[in-house]
Amino acid sequence: MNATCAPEDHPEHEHPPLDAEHLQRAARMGAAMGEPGRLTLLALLLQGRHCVSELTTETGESTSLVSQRLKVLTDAELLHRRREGKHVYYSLADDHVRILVRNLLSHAADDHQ
Amino acid sequence: MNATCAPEDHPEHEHPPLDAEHLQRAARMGAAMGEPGRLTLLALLLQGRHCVSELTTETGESTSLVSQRLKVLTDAELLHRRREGKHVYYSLADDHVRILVRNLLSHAADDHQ
DNA sequence: CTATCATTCGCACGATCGTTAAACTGTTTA
DNA sequence: TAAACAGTTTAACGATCGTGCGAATGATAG
Repeated sequence: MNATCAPEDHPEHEHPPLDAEHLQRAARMGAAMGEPGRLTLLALLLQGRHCVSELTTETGESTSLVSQRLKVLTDAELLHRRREGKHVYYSLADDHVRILVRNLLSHAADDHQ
Repeated sequence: MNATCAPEDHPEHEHPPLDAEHLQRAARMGAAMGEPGRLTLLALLLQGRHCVSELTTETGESTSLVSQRLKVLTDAELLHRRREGKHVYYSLADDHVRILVRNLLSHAADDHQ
């Protein structure tokens, strides 16, 4: 009758965050990273800040599209934005994000057997 | 006239993977993590393997929905699937994924200054 | 065959992507 | 200062994709 599957697998490991708000934020970050176009921008920004026009020429995409993608990434709190004269420079928000992006890309590069 | 923005920002840092295939795979992983429902499952699996019915009762969602989400996560190579009698047990694919999920959740928990 | 656990299918709804064009912001020139 | 311009952002639209629900289908044990 009782259908519990693995009774010994129920420690109260209160890891970090199972509350809705943090989950929402984490999901937003994941979703932002979850598109090749945006991930390409993140990969480029891994090697330092870039302005929109730079990213435009490096990716071959239209300025509008690049800007839109940067907005999604910024709203997800992955990027930092700074205006400097005519240009707007974007860079990864912090080291935590750097690690996150690096891990995602490097894991995908593995053949993970 | 010439509108190059930051001429000194062009080192050939060939980090890891900017080729389309890896990018695609990384993006798929990101997208899979990019939804609260699926991220909840990943968080639960962070503390050990679970079968579908366990996850169903723990999340309060329908079996169908949980199974669908698990499929997305498995297709993204984030989960490992193992049948054991009537039950199907899911667990995080490897330590790399564990780190990835942990980082994503913990970064979202930070107030990121 | 029946009961249980899990996956898949078809459909409706909403979200997201990329294009085009218009609007906006700050810089330069006169 | 105003006008012209380069760089960036936003709005609107069609097309595509993803989500979640319920019903039908698979798989496994007794």
